[in-house]
This record gives sequence, structure tokens and C-alpha cells, in this order.
Amino acid sequence: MSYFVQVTGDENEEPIEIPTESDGTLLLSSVEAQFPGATGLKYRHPASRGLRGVRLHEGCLHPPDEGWKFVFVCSFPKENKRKSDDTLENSMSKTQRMEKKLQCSDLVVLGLPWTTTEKELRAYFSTFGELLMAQVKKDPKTGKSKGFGFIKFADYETQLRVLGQRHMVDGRHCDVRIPNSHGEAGTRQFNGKVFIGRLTEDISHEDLRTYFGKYGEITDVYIPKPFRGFAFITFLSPEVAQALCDEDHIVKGTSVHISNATPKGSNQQNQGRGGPGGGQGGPDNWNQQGPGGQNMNPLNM
DNA sequence: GTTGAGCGTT
Repeated sequence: MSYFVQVTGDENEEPIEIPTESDGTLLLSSVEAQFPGATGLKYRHPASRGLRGVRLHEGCLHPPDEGWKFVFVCSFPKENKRKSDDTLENSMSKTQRMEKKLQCSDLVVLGLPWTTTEKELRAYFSTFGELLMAQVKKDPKTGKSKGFGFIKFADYETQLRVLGQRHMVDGRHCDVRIPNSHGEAGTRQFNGKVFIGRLTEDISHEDLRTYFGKYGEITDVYIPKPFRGFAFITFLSPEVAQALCDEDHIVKGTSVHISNATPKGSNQQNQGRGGPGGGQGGPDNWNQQGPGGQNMNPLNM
């Protein structure tokens, strides 16, 4: 005789009744059929008021001593590892990525007065809409402005409005354009490694892990020492890395650019190795070791 | 101490 167990994906949702097996156990696969991704069940025990897990053995969920008379809630992986606003932000960026056209990009602001500060830049462009980032590019030695900067808006509509007109900042006409660097570079991705460009020195390993950990498990973060303005992040999932490629992300107020960890100017390191057809310096060759155990691939892929 | 088309420390 089979019994129906009330199972819900969330404590506030209406339960679905799922049939047990003839031996009184509930198959995890039956639960998964209704709640894809579920890894187990839990329930709130009336006496202890605490959440209790249901015993799971070889795909069979075993009833508590009281039987299947509670409402059981599905457990999902990583459920407690993530704050709710994190998951929100996560799914947000996922849907935004599907509509890349509607996503704001960094904008370059040309023709700024030499004296305009980041604060003034922000003050001016904030009048159009929420600003996520504002930077004035300066000479690192003198600290003087180079006369241009970068901004990023939260809303695409705002971006369109700002792009469609000329601007007056501190008494000087300025142009706002889509940066040249925004082109679609190599979309190929061979593993989970991405290049993080335009990094600033105040961004640490931990900052990168914290920020990019939202998108997937990170297996490595590499920041060259001495500082060189870039880093590499390796994700467990190549798909995650792929999805992030060619995007701009704001980490600690700096817009960093993510791109494929493939060297830009396919360097000639593999020449003379006698690959058929002149060895096109592809990923297959990159793991070959040079003399002295040196990795021939400059990017350590 | 300057400048005025451009593009962000691979």
C-alpha cells in the first residue's frame, strides 16, 4: 500500500503529494521528478522546533519515527551558503546575460577638463540616472588627469540617453562613446581560465574570490607580483568562464574587464617545433614544456 | 607650470 507524502520546495509553497514505495520509503527520484535538483528532505519537528533531515540511503528516503505525517521541505545544494540577495543578484545577472544587448557597457568620456575630478564626473552623470562607476584616468606618476574617463550606468535607457547627446562638464564640451576596446574578441574558451584586465592594486585575491565566487566555484586566482594590472581567475566550470568573457565588472569601484585567457598576439613560441602545417600555436601545444621545465605557454594554461 | 584627438598598466 502506498502512502502520499506532502513535499514542498519551500516552506511557504503548497505541498505536492508524492507516493511512497510499498516498503514505506520514498524514492529521492520521485521527489526529484517534482523538484529538480533536490538532494534530500527535511522537516520541522514539532517538539524541538528545529529542522530535521530525513535519512537517505541508496536513493531511498526513510520516514521519521513519527511516519510521513509532516510537510517535508526539499533540500537543495548550497542553499545555506548563499545569502538571499546574492542569489537574486546571481539570477539577475544570468537573465541580463541572455539579453546582452540590453546590458550597460562602460562608456568612455572624452574631452574632460584637466581639472575635473572623479567626484565631479560622478556628480554630473548621476543627474541622468544611477551611476555604477565613474573614473577619471590619471597619470600614475603626476596624478594629473589625462582628460578622459569612464562611466557605467545601471539602466540601459539611461545609457542610450547619455550616448545620444553632447555634454558640458565643468564648462567644456565632452563626448560619451562606447569604448573601442569593447569589440567581441576571441570567444573561444578552452578551459575555465579568464583574464581579468584593468585590475588595480587595491584589489586582492580575496576581493576577486568574493566577487567572482558568485558565478561559480573558483579553483585558482593568480595575481602577478609585482603588480602588473591584471590577474587570472580559473573557474571549475568552463561554461561559467565562457559566460563571463567580454564582460565588464565593477570590483571595489574599478571596472575590470574579463576576457579569454588566450594570448592576444599569438606569439611565435611554438615555431620550429615541427607541428604539421606549421603548428598554429593552439591550446594543444600549450602544455609542452620548454628546456629547463619552463612552461612554453606565457599564460601558464 | 604646457596639451585637446583620443580609449582603460596583458
